[in-house]
Amino acid sequence: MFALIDCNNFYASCEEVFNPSLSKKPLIILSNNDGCIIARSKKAKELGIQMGDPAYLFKERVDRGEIQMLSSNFTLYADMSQRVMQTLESYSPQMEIYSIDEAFFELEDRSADRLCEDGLKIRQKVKQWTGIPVSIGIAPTKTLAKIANETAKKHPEFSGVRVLISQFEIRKQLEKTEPEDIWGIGSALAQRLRTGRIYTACELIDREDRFIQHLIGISGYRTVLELRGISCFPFEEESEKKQSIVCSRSFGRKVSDIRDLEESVAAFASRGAEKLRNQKSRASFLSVFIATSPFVQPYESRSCHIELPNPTSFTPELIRLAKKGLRSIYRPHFAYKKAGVLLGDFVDENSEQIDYLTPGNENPKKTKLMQTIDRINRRYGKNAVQFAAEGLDPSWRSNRANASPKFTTSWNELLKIQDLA
DNA sequence: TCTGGGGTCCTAGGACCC
DNA sequence: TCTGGGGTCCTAGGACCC
Repeated sequence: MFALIDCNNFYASCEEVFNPSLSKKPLIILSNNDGCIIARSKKAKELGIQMGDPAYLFKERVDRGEIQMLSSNFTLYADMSQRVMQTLESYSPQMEIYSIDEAFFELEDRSADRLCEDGLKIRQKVKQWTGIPVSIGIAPTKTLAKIANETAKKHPEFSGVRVLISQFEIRKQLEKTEPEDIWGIGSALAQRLRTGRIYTACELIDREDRFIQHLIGISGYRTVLELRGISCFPFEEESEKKQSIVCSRSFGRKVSDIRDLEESVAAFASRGAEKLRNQKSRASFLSVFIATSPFVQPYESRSCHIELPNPTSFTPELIRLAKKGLRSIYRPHFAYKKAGVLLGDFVDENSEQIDYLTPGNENPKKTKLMQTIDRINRRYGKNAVQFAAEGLDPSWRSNRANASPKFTTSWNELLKIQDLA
């Protein structure tokens, strides 16, 4: 049995924990650069506001006070996520953290009533300890647990916990489930299914194996097996290391000057190197990309790929290569809107294969330097120490006009119960 | 004027091998 | 006129997820 615990309207809920008055009106949370909507409270969803809608469409209604709008505050969301996960861990350390707001449990096969009872207890505890409402779906496979969870969220009569075990109930539910609402079926595959005259999950599981595989590939076929109750996506407890790391941002304004772009890719390389060291990896390649706005013609987007003779996580080296790569793809007179750095092909810090012909990078002094910088920044906050190449107060930085305080991670931004001033 | 960021897996086609 | 069969590895692009 799998249980999927999923936070309701997670980012919006995080904001409401610290500012309950936000729950009175629809609330939307914006992406980086205040570009588009990435989270909505229940009331905002009821207005029909879609994930990914551009923010400017709602500016008037925000000005009129009908809708509340916040920039994203990922520092807060990440911390709240940790609290939720820790609470869940107190039930069972065997847990798969699937995303910032979701986790799977593996459960023993017990009666539906007992499973439901346990679910309600977990839900109650998370709410009490963190203030975050969650929904729980329990079923024989992950894909079915996802569907159970969705229905728990949608229909209040389940009180936030739905157990989907009996063949009869599963089938009844699948008759009401559209292909797009199945985990792993997106708009493209759903369209393909429609060409095969499949309009519900139930019609999908009743089709021939060969036909399904031909239509939507091996991944789609696995999803169908899961819907039939055959588990194909195993429980994955240990969080594995990332295989690639991307750091990229849209700029707050259009950028044409190569010096600004250099600062930005230096900053992204630096952030990437930090993440790399965090998971004790070194990168064997780095790519850099820059792009103009995809909504304005002509669209210009270029990237380059640089192999590293010796895998490294040493920031100055990665900055140097990022800037070198940038210069090879930069073309003047374009209004760039976005840049990024991708690191990949990782090797473990401790099992490095050294190039016979090139002198190694990782002398102990460099390693020590990076460790020290990381320690200072962990203790005194992001960018307490940084590289000059990243620019001090850069003008290309993303917009973030309406962010809530870092209530839980910064002494200067603690929640004020009453303003004594 | 204004439209995010960070990932994973699969597949088809090209290059190559015997 | 007639030009094999079977395989691996790599990569770019597509599709998906949150």
